[in-house]
Amino acid sequence: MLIFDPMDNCTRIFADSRQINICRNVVKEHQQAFTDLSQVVALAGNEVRLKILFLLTQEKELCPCDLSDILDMTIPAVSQHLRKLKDGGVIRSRKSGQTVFYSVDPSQITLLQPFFQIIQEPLIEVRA
Amino acid sequence: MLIFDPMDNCTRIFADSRQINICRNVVKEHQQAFTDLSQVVALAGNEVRLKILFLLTQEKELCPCDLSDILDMTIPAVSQHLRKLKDGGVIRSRKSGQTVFYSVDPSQITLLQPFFQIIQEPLIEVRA
DNA sequence: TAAGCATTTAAGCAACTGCTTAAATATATT
DNA sequence: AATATATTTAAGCAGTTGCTTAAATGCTTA
Repeated sequence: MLIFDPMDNCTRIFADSRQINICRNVVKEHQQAFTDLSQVVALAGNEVRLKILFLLTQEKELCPCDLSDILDMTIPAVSQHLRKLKDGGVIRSRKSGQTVFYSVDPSQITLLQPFFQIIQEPLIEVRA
Repeated sequence: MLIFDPMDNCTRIFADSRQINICRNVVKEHQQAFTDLSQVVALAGNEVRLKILFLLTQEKELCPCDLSDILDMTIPAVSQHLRKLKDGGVIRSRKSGQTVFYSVDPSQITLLQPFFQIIQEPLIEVRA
């Protein structure tokens, strides 16, 4: 009787077990970078948050209320996105009176720039 | 009696309603680009898929079985990620016998490159 | 054509996401 | 102090995600 074992590797011809091992090591070596980066990229992968990051880049800083107006969303909804971005280290905040101004954390601009170049261009094909 | 209306805009001093309107228009103008881009970025925002994209970039092409070995995951789990990436137009596939080779769609390399530069660098701070 | 291998598909599910509404907090104004 | 304003927090929830396991598909070779 054959028991299902999904971790059984296939016995393909092309497999280069030495190269496979090199890859395993590279992935292991950069494990933390993959975790950190995917977390930031996942934050930017939400349409609302991508817009927020774009707007903060363009306008230097904005408050939750501005963003609520621009994006036509409730303030709590915006605020929760801002919190995630802040927790992820993608944006900063500055308080002035009862207004809180958010801006992109300078250390993240390099990562985000390529996205906004794509946005700004006259719609080059994003999907092949 | 005051009814809760979260869409009520605040009456802040700093608000520049002209500038707010410009922003609204920019967002509306690029709406499709935001939708398309966020979809692709969301795909890359999953740690497993980010690794897959990285590996495909490095190795030119890999089959689900290779990736299963490298990432130490079941083949169905890998296959489901590959399908999402394929559906999103981020990767391509080529069939050779019973083996399917996946590779990054050339049109997406520009977008992905900045990620992998970060991965490859000796861990510059991803989060501030 | 039967058996084996690589891959895909599908059902089931626990965990996560992002919204809504309501209430709380913090600052400003009267 | 009382009221108003800007923001945050929290509970509740519908929808989505990503895994597991099992079964199906598709190609290859005996």
